[in-house]
Amino acid sequence: MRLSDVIEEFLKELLNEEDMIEIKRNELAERFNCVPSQINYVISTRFNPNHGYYVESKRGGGGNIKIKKVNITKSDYFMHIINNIGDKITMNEVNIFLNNFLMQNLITEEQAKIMKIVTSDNVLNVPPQYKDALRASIFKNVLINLI
Amino acid sequence: MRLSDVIEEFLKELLNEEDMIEIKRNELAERFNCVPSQINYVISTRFNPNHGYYVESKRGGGGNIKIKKVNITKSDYFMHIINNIGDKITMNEVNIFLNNFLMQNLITEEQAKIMKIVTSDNVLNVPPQYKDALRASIFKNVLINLI
DNA sequence: AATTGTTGAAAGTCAAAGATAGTCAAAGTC
DNA sequence: GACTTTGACTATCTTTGACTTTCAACAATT
Repeated sequence: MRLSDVIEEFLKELLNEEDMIEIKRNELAERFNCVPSQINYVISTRFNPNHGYYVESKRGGGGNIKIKKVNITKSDYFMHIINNIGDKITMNEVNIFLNNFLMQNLITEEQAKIMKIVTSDNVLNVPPQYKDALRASIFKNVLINLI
Repeated sequence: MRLSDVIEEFLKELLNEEDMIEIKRNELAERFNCVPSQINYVISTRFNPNHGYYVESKRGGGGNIKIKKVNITKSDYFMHIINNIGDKITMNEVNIFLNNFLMQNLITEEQAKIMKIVTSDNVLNVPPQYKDALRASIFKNVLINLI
């Protein structure tokens, strides 16, 4: 399993207990034996506002990173996401979304499964230059209908 | 015996033990002393939905290929349909299938709804010449996973 | 007391390097 | 002729590290 996934899981576990957590980037990096900037990578790919999290941080002495779970209604949330997904989206991004939706109980396992299939590179057998736009179209359209 | 057949057999052996296996393309290639892309060849010729398998993969650090076996005994009907859908299928044909499935209570309304969306012409924003093949791929892959 | 450096302790950025997998067409084999 | 094998090239995701920015605390200056 990838380190980024491990760190993501660790943070989500913490977020299961509390709506807001506070971490020290360097401590976390040390715990997982990685460079500090990897924490930034994890946060930016898995905990941005599109994924239902609000992040704020402070540098300097006593600095830290706070991650807050945002709870808005499902339809607002999906609308927000639909509006913020551009014309294209990668498979990885979709999967991160789906995992977050599942975590937050916004969709069922069954729905996630189907969505994963119909947005996967293997299934979308069109020339590569069309894939990300096609995926965005499919993903958004399904989301709209889940509202 | 052809190398591809050997690799196929090897994978099927693994799939006898478990319904889902996870492989590293490069490791496998090394084990069989072939170029990595041969693994792709084997997978695409022997482990597609027509053969009762669903495949997904991820690139990058820690990437892998997952192959899932579908339990055919439970699903002769879908398998039969998958095998009889050619490389292409129109939106109309899909809808007829879906209605039939619903009638026979083989899928839920929810599933039908998503499938209808992800196979509709509007959503599949690729040049027309790709549509029917794309739709066939999506439809088959979802079906195999509904089994 | 208020203001202005100074310093060290965080966190942020970004691009390069690394690690996988995918594609496609040419060459080979039966 | 159909199927298989090979390899060069591409695409995608992760990890790493050098460099930058910001902040808090403290010291020095007025």
